[in-house]
Amino acid sequence: MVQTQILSKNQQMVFQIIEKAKGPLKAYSILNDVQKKGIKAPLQVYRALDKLLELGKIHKIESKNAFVACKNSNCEITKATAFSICEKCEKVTEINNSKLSNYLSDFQDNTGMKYNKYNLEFFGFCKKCK
Amino acid sequence: MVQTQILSKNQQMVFQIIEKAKGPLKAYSILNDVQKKGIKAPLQVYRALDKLLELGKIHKIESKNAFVACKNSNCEITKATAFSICEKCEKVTEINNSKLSNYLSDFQDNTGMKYNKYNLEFFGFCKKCK
DNA sequence: TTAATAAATGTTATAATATAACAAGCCGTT
DNA sequence: AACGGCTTGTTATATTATAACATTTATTAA
Ligand SMILES: [Zn+2]
Ligand SMILES: [Zn+2]
Ligand SMILES: [Zn+2]
Ligand SMILES: [Zn+2]
Repeated sequence: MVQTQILSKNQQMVFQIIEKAKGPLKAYSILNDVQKKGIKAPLQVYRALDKLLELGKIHKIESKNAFVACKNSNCEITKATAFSICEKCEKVTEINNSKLSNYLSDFQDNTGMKYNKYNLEFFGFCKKCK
Repeated sequence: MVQTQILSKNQQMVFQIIEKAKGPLKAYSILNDVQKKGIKAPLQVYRALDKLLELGKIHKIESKNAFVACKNSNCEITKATAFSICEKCEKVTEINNSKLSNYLSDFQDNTGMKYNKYNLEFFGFCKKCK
């Protein structure tokens, strides 16, 4: 059977909110939004978030415990992510730079470890804030 | 006056525990340890952690909400950190690779943003686990 | 079609992580 | 002694995330 990979009802609700947002959203702020539409409990939000992360539709900004929609159709399955984060206005942008991603995906250190995933967060001031 | 930059009592207690640990420690596990030695409340641990982070004596592994001692005397003030994390045994190693750190410190994207800090976390399987 | 299986939902309770607010102590400087 | 800055102590609370269990809905396969 053809896998249409349609999101479930809750997954869709949560995704749409994240997608429309101007910046990263926290789980409980998402919860607050979707409570108008039927979802009652944190767990329902977290389950949707987990699934969306797994699908690579969203990413978690670890330093903020917040979630953004993937703006980068080719970073499947959330294996290689890089973000730029303004420390003043909190603006977050997903970096799409093939040189950087190639460099990091090919990175090898001397510990004999084989990497299959990375997450990079840059901090600074955006054009407006500097 | 000459700033000897000696750690305070609580800061020292917390730092010693993190330094001796084999892996990253969570705040409440640190609390559990130091409760034998007088510290009673989470806040006392978090305050020490904040200070140690600020001094660059420890780093936070954001994906784990856990703390490790800096193994890298030259990464002052926690401005540029990179870690390798084993997804099986949870071993965490601070990466000390000047090519990588130069590459990242010099990185510029097309958004006009000037970066002054980054954190990179690599995931994979260590030598023992792969 | 129907039974089996897997995925998603609903619900209540609770765990784990982190900060607010306020009072008091210590220590070097003036 | 008095001031200022930093550190500590304490209680309460906010924020983030998961456990456990029951039920429902969707997919697969006989
Ligand atoms: Zn992405
Ligand atoms: Zn900004
Ligand atoms: Zn370091
Ligand atoms: Zn390992």
